[in-house]
Amino acid sequence: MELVKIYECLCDLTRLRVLHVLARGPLCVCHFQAVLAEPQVKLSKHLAYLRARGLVSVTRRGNWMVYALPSAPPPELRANLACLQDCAREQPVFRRDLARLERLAPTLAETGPGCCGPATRPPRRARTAAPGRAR
Amino acid sequence: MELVKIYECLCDLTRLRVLHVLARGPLCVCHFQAVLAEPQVKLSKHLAYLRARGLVSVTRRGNWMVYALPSAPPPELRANLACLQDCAREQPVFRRDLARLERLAPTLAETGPGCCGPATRPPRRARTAAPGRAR
DNA sequence: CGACTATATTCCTTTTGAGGTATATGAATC
DNA sequence: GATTCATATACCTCAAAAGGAATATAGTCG
Repeated sequence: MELVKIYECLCDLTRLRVLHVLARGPLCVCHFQAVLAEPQVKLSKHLAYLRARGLVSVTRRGNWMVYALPSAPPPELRANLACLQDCAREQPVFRRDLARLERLAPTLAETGPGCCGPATRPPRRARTAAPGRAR
Repeated sequence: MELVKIYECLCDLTRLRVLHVLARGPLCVCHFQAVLAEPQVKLSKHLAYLRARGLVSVTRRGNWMVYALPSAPPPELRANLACLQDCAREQPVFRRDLARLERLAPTLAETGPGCCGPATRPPRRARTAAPGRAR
């Protein structure tokens, strides 16, 4: 893996945060939304970016896409991810993410990384008029 | 120092090579030209970039600008520079740079990092004697 | 002072990426 | 088969940055 490609992935804060929490275990996009408090599009795009460069892997699980760090990362990646963990330890942004991840932990343990438990799902009110219909 | 800023500096190969050789000791721009085999403008601009972000420091020495790693880098920077050294060990580009640096070593030892010894200088026809003395 | 040297800066073009809005896709469920 | 949910993609705009050519600047030497 090219060293520069790795650093290109690391030079965006959102991606750093993604990789940082992924070290704790696989996550799906809706969990990323909860943990990082960022909009879905933004996360999807950054995850696609990381995926295209081989920094994360994906597996579909029903409706959910579960992202994870590669099972056997090349040494340069391993080294840099370790370094990131080390550097992030002190910084508030990353600590906040971890805190929100912890708060999610029970749900995660219960349902696995591939889905959002019913608790996290919106109320689902009876509906008729749906705005933003496609085509 | 902001983590992302560091990675932004690392995500260009030329800058990586600059930082990598700087770990061996301070260098002036003309030595960078010799070691990295890149045009002056390119190096000057990347050095300015690194300087603006505090990854390198400069001191003028006569006509020469001597660049060096900061004397007391913050922990995040220290960690990442170490990581870079580690990762670069295997890669041909970086090894080549080091080889050219070694070849420059005698000159460096003789004249200090602040000037290009007579050996590296163009022939300088007919002129009066011994040019390029730094102070 | 004037020539020269080492390095910096400006201007230009091209590429890349970030973020947002709107829309598409694929699986599940009724 | 139509809805709904989770996620992805397309399109757009804006900013940054890379590389090259030309030129500027700041020292030094004679």
